[in-house]
Amino acid sequence: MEQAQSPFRTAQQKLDERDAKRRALLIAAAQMFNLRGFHATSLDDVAASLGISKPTIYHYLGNKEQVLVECLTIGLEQLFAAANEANREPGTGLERLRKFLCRNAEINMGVFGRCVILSGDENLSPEGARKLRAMKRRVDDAMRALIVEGVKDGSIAPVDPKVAAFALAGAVNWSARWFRADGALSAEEMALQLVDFLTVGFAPR
Amino acid sequence: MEQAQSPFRTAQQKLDERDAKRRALLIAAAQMFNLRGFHATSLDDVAASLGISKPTIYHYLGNKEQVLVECLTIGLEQLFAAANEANREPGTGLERLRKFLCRNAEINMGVFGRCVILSGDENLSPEGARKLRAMKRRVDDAMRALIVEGVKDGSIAPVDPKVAAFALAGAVNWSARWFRADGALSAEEMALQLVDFLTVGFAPR
DNA sequence: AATATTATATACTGATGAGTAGATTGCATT
DNA sequence: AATGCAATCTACTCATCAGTATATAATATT
Repeated sequence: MEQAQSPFRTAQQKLDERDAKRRALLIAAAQMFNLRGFHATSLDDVAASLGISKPTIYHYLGNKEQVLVECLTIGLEQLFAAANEANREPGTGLERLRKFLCRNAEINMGVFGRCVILSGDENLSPEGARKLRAMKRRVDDAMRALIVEGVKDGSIAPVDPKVAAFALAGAVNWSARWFRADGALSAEEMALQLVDFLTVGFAPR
Repeated sequence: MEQAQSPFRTAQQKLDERDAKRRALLIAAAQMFNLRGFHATSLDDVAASLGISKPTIYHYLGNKEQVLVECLTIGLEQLFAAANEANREPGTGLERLRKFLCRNAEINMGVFGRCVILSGDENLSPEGARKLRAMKRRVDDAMRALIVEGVKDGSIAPVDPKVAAFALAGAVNWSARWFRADGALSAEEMALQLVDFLTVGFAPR
């Protein structure tokens, strides 16, 4: 193990490093936003939690709103990915909807997912809010589409897709509020239990 | 209709008037908190929306946190009332749970109910947050108790009360985010649809 | 070697907004 | 009539915090 690693980084390494720093910043910010709320979190505090100073944040990100927008975008992209995954999967509408709901719930228990749920658009500028709403809309549309599909192929009961989507979204989104990573069940286990319950409801069969 | 009403108010009338003003203040504040978030709402703005000045708010309420606390307390008391009502009602656990969920959803579409849902405890001082959590806990306990009862009397399927309560609470709470009073359905109609869906789930029977 | 770029810091500016001091008016009580 | 209290205002103070100006050191480029 002589000469384990050169101390001189290549250009690629430096890009990667920059990206890692950016990402660490976003994670720290999202965690604090989730804990205290956007307006109650100062960038000074975020910087301090990483042992750096505020201007360094501005070196990596444009302004406070952009910090939030990036966090939300990451979370929403995870949700898009979940929707695509569910759509590529074989199986009935029911099976794919369940898959999507599960992933959705899991994501909402993570840092960026929680940020998407906990931060309404009231923290954004009009343009930011518009873009955010459009992205959320896409996720909602994906959910409704899966429901419609399932109703068509008979694997899902004939429900109103709009009402069903609101109810299901609420159930999986709410986990952003109560789920604790240090609890008895992991995020995946919890998500599955939630979806199992939602699938059959609480009336006995 | 000579001498329709004396312009001199009685002591009682004055107390009532004071209370009405206090209440109008809380409604205006809650609406603004719901729209923009607690930290993004200044008391100057709340006052302006009523055509008064900020010190007048301080004449009726102690400070900004107390304004929020009062709004939350009103919302939570509505929820307690709903729980008591459901408990006094005759019928199976299923029927009473459904009743409670319905009222709960309706409340969450109103001003103070929305305030309870939209404002996490991150806006409160440690003591305020503790009291608020205790009250929320009582509502949650009431829901779980109803579920347990229903499972016992066989009117509800053998579900995990904790998971079920989280899922159901999420579904009815989420309406605070999406429900628009100017939509096609009224709050009561919407609530019933939501609860009907949750009762049977989306898997076909 | 000289110059540019990147990453970081300290120390400021300017706005916003919670909360207060003190004045004013009008009604109520003695 | 005199005094006190309720309701309201204008005009402040003080703290916080987003965002910036500017300095410095290290690394990269020519």
